[in-house]
Order: sequence, then structure tokens, then C-alpha cells
Amino acid sequence: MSLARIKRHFDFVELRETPTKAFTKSFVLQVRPNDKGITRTGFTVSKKISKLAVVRNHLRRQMREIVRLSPDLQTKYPSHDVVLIARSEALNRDYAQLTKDFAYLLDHVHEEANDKQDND
RNA sequence: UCAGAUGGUCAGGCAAUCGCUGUGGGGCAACCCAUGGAGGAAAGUCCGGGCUUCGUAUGAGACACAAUACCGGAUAACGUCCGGGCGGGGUGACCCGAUGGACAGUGUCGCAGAAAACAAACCGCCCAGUUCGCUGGGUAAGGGUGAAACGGCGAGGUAAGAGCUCACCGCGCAGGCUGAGAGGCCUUGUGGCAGGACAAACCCUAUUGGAAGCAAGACCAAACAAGACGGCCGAUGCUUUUUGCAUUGUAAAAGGACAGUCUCAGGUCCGCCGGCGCUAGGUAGGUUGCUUGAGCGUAUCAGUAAUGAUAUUGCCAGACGAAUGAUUGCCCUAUGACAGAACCCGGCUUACAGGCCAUCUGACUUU
Repeated sequence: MSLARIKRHFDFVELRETPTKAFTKSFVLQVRPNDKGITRTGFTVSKKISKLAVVRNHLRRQMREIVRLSPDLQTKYPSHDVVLIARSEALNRDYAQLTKDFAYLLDHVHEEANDKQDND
């Protein structure tokens, strides 16, 4: 199974503004339906996570494998854009724990719009 | 055997499963097959180039600014490298040194100390005077301070002293010999000694340097926005003339703008009016620049070496939200260090677990 990747900066910005999200200590998951008929994925590992490029590369490669080998993504979110953002806690977890975190995220995506309006 | 010095080198290995990406081939296509796929520092961006653009880019000179600084060589070039000199450190192999000039000028030298620089007298020493408290003069040999006190040491000399005089050492200048040179050497001569350190303070001397960078630059080109364009006037060239065509906004005069400043030389640019959408420019985006190179490997030859010459085989990462991997198992010296190409080379600097190889030094033991 191959992965369709999100590469344009514009697409990442659009996803950042969508309210459909899920959180764990290691990741943030953003989901948004698209009209392309396929599920596309993107990954963000910022320099806040680590200043070393080697560390960021390794984490992003692990994230990509987790998403690629996930059995539920295509069935639960067909024709969606999905972005997985790493948080600093992800560095302290091994591959098996990160896989569980991602499975949890897929079942807990929810609308945040109402909460945000109250807070803001 | 132990301790150490220098140079080089490796940067966990193997297997299975599932993936990414460049190139080539096949297929209508999905895709399949073959093959290549991070480093010694890819890092810091500190120097030197190539390449690109900026106005033609080494036009000339002066000033300013910046960098470099013993000698010879290597190199495309360098602030780099190699060899040598000098000074310092180490028992030694070796290591370290921004290593020109302080009789061009200006400046600085904390604390301590009497005094820190065309000298100077705190204690002491000597002479003279004295109201016996000291006062005046001489003196850099002695004490004390300091990183540093205006040559060292001995003798003569003297009231006590002093290069005041002399021997030796040191130093300056000259000469000779030697070396390509920095420099080195001396049964040589000469000067009684010039007068501290700092140039990583300004400075002086010599040499070198235009600026910005692949987000450079070239091409295609949505959205959007408005400017191409045409005419007039003028110039140049072609045409036998009229006419027309091409290049255009130069030309006559004066002036202005243009990459540190100024001068000289040279160059580029700077006219007016109109209406129209098929066009010009250009953002997102795409293509290109983009990897064959002062390249790497191997061999031979030249050279003490840096390096050069010749031959030969292979094409040895080219991404752009950024590939080069993920997981599992086994083995080993076992939590496998530091760490991820981004236009490309040559260096420097910094980070780095643990090995391996070569040469050399010191100590000990044995033969």
C-alpha cells in the first residue's frame, strides 16, 4: 500500500484552520475531507521537537511507517486529508507505544469549534 | 610488557518482511524488472575559488576601509599545505608560536615600590656641618618592591662608589667565510654600551581585495492587477526619386541619475499624444540551473615532502513539506559515538563511543 502525501504549504495551512482534531501526549491529528477520492497524509516535525535534523528525520520516518501500516485509516477516513503533528513527548516513546497512540487518535477525532468559541 | 608521540583508516554486521527515490528497459495503464542512493565531519559558515547577475566587470590614479605579515616551495587560489630558519617546552619521539618595524611619531604600563623612563636617592654606605633631633652634598656596589629597575662577573680604582679603567662573557656596528634565502659560523676588527616592555594600542612599511548570491540566474505561466501597443515629432541606415522598409528615443545644446569617496577616460538611461483588449510583465505553480568534476579509485614514474606527470576502469546521491528507510530476529568488544547532502570544489575550525594498521620514543624484563 502506498501513501499519497500532502506536499503543498497551502494544504497544511487549510488543515490548521479546520476544527476536526484529536490529541495525545505524542501527537496531534488533523482531519479534513477532500474531493480527490483518495486519502492523503502529511507529517510535521518542527524544530521545537529537536534541533538535530537526524532526530527529526528518524521520528518522521517512524510516523510515516505507523500511518502506512495502519489498518484502519483508509476505512475510517476515505477521501480525507490527514496531518499528523509530533509533540515533544513522542521522543520518549518507542515504536509500539506510538502505534497505540495513533490507533487511539483515529477513534477520538471530534469537533472543537464550539469549545473554541467559548474560550475565545 | 607498560607508558607515550606522529600519521593513516573503520564508523556494527547478517537475514527476513514491508516501503521511498534517481536512472535505464518493458507495459495502453495499474505496475513490473535491473541498477544507484549521506558524512568524515554532510555541521559552524571562518577563508579561498568556479559559476551567475549587477552597468562593459582587471580602464587609470589618489584617498578610505578590510585582510595578511621569517624564508623557499606546492596550488586554480588561499589567511591552506609541505620543507627549512628563529624562539620556547619536553629525558625523548615530538609539540607550541598573528614569528616585519619600538633611533618616524603619539600613547599605555594596574597593585607594590623612593623611582616605570630626555630619569630618579626610601633604607643603607661615604664626606662635611650640627642645637645630636637632624641638615646639605656624593653614591645605583648592597637591601626591599615588582612581570620588568638603565648589561653580568671578577679585579683595579675611590672618602664611598660608578664602564671611571681592564680581562672574560653578553650586546651594537663593520669585515670575512658559508647558504638559493630566512639565517648560521669566527683564535677578525671596532665601540665602553647606544640605554625597558607593549605593534593581539594607534601607527609605519609591503602585499592583496568591486558587490551580492542557486531564495543567484534562465524559460513557461492560472488568479490578480494594468500596460504592451499605435500615432506624432526627431535621429541613423537602406532605396535613383516620391514612397516605403528596418533600427529605434538616440542625435544638436544644456543638465541629471548610475554600486565606499574624489579626479580623468569611457558607457547606459532620461521626448509628446491617444485609445484598446487577441498582448507585455509577473505572483502561486511548473521546467531548468542540477551534477562529468581544478573529481574519486588503482598502478608506474619524478620529488625529502606538499604535489605533479602518464596510463587505466567504472559513472560513483540529486531531493525540493525535502528520498536514501521502518520493524523484527541472530551474532559481537552490546543502551553501537558525533551526527543528515540542498549549486559545486580546495581548506580551516568545532563535535566524536570504540577499535585497527604503520613508524618512532622512554622505562623495565629475558636471551
